Amino acid sequence: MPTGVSLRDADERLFGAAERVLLRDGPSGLTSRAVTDEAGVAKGVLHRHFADFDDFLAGLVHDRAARLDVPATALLALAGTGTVAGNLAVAVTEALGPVAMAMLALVTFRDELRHRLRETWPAGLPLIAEIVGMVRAYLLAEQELGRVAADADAGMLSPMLIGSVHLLLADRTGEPPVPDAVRALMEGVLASATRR
Amino acid sequence: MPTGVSLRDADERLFGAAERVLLRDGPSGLTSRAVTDEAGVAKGVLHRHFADFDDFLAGLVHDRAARLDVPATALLALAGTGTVAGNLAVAVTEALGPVAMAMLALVTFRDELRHRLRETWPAGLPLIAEIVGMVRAYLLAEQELGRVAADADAGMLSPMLIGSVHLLLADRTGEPPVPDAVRALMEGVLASATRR
Amino acid sequence: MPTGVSLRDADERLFGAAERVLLRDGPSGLTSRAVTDEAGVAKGVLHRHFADFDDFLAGLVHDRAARLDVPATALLALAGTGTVAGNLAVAVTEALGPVAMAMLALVTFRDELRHRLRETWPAGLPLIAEIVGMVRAYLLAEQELGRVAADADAGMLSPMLIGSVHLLLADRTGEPPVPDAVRALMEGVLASATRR
Amino acid sequence: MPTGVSLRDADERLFGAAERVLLRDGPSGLTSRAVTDEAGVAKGVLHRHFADFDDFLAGLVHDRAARLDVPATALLALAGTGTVAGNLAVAVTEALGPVAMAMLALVTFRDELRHRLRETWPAGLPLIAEIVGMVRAYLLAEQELGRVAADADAGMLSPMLIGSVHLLLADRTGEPPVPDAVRALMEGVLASATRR
DNA sequence: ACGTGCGGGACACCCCGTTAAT
DNA sequence: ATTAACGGGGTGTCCCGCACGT
Repeated sequence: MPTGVSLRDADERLFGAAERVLLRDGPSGLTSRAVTDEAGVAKGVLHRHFADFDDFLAGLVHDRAARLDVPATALLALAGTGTVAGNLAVAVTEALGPVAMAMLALVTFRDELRHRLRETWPAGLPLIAEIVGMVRAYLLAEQELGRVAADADAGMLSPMLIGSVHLLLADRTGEPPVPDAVRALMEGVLASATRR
Repeated sequence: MPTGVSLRDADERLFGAAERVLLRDGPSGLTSRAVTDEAGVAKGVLHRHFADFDDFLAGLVHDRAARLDVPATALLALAGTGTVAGNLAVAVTEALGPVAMAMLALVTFRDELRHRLRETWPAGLPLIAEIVGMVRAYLLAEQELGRVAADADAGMLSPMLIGSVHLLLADRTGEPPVPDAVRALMEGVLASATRR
Repeated sequence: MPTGVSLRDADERLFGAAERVLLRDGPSGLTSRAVTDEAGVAKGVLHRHFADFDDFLAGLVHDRAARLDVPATALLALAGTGTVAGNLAVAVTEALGPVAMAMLALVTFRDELRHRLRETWPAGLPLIAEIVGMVRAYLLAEQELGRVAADADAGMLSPMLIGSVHLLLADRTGEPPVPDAVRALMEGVLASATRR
Repeated sequence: MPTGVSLRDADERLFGAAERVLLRDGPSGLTSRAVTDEAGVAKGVLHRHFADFDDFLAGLVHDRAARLDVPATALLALAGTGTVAGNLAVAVTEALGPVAMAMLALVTFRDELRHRLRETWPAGLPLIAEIVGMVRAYLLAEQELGRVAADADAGMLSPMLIGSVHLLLADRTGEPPVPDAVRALMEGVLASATRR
């Protein structure tokens, strides 16, 4: 059965498997065995590509964070179209999907993982920092377009916005998420910011 | 040596021990063994007073949440004194202390615990809901006193405020918390809400 | 299923199980799991009573060696009865049974075990030293009775005798041992020693 | 690529590497990986030349045994020179060097290996049989020269002698071997055999 | 009712012998 | 011939829950 072929995309496969496990079993179900089993890969593969399990998790978070630039640029491209609240609601809901939420739970639960990420992370909570940045960039763009009040403080609005949505999503019970609630929240935040 | 003497305050002792463990070892260190060891109590004691470990954790969260009414009334009593942002900063920083943050990490990590709390909790995230309510009540009181803009939406401001602080505190690395940052955040939120 | 009762004879049960495993699967089959499974005992029991597996093995060898005093005194009691070669053949064959041989293989194979035993063992190979001592004591007793040549050097004959038998038994292939071969060897050795 | 590297050369390299590993790490350190790493060749090379690892080990023992004919003829050539005990001490000490002892530990520990060698080996323990034969031939030669008692039983003395030395060497703790002890043992055995 | 130790399972990490693809 | 994966196993550790004996 051994396939001597190098799994060039071993990282990708393992990351993908880990996300599926997170979706299916939640953060507490994400064990090294669950990952390799889900990936259909030998146990040793994970330890060949990563120093230990926490190292793998750190890589997973990094990978996920890096991939956030795609929705970030997509959101930026939407500046001027649709509605600000709507654009934000869709983008943030997607960025803070179940997988990302599970990863955040993982990071806040596993001290060792958090400390390891601390060493290589610029600042802020791993995934949250990226999403906050994404929102800030978008808000600034809309501000230039005049769709957000000129005196709104994007640097303050962004974490508030993400913090609110994060709490909203953390309250999920497995039921389908409610983008409408997110949109309403966005509108409320923006209303207070765009109020004359 | 078995004493046979009933630990009438077993719950209290276990809860206190659990909080000390959370402070010392973080959420991932909170195991049933750690709790009983810290409490200086036999392992079986926990199992005699609670159906299982998740049941104990649920009780712990409930206990902690119930005790939040003390700072809630204290905060309410401060209405009209000091500054709104200052009062909020102190109260929220204390309410979202390391122990509460660790409990939140626990709840978001342990699916079983979250589902169990779901059944007995009115609504929202266990501890967060109480804190949000506390803030809302205070904001309404200040609104009546005219120290918060009459058109501010306390129902929307409160979760935003707590969401922001939660993210800020979740980013901690063990260093002493920064109440100043919380106060600044409060001021920012309130400023946007009190703007004409 | 858990029986909270302390296994007072945990050591004995584990040692007995280890010997059965050695008989059935040979030295290479003696793993910690095999021992606990064979003993019908939880895995943790072994590690509760011994620091690690090598520590358990050292205890096993010690226990086995300590029990050799029974056949030693029994052999000594036979002095003057039967034939010298016959008495020796029976005693040595029994002392160097399959279990003892497997333990010797274990000791010579596992460097860590050998070094650990080295620290607590008076001198010589763990089990061999005891058996050699047993033979020497018996030969001296027979010498006093005049059934062994007065000028025979028991201190030299004993290791020679055990060395020969050890090699003979090490050559086993699983077939029933041949006490006759041992007896013949004994007679040869004694003949050379009792020759005038 | 036609490298011209002969198959037998690979065997030699692997065998040499295995012996170095045995010297350095003992019998328990002799794994297929350790061999190929030490030889500086790929893992697959071993399995290209041998059916499996036990097959390689069998080949190793065979190779080592076959090379024993050199010291055997050398010892035989010493008949009549020096002292009998001295000649034997040197030859046996060398033949039962650390590598040979480690191989014997390997054979007695690995049941599968022992059974495999059983099928292709004339009789007796793989290396021991050769060494015993070497001693016997030498003793017979000395007997013809009159330096060993005519009524000495070389067929019985040889295994006794090797058995004794084997035990003596098995007791090693890594310290430099003691040829003097071997020589004393030889003298003792021969004395008992040449006694009138 | 408490103190203690076991049951049983899981986990991380590691190593081994082996084989398929490059 | 080289490489890396593979499946299996082993060890030590933990954890939760439980049933004894005190």
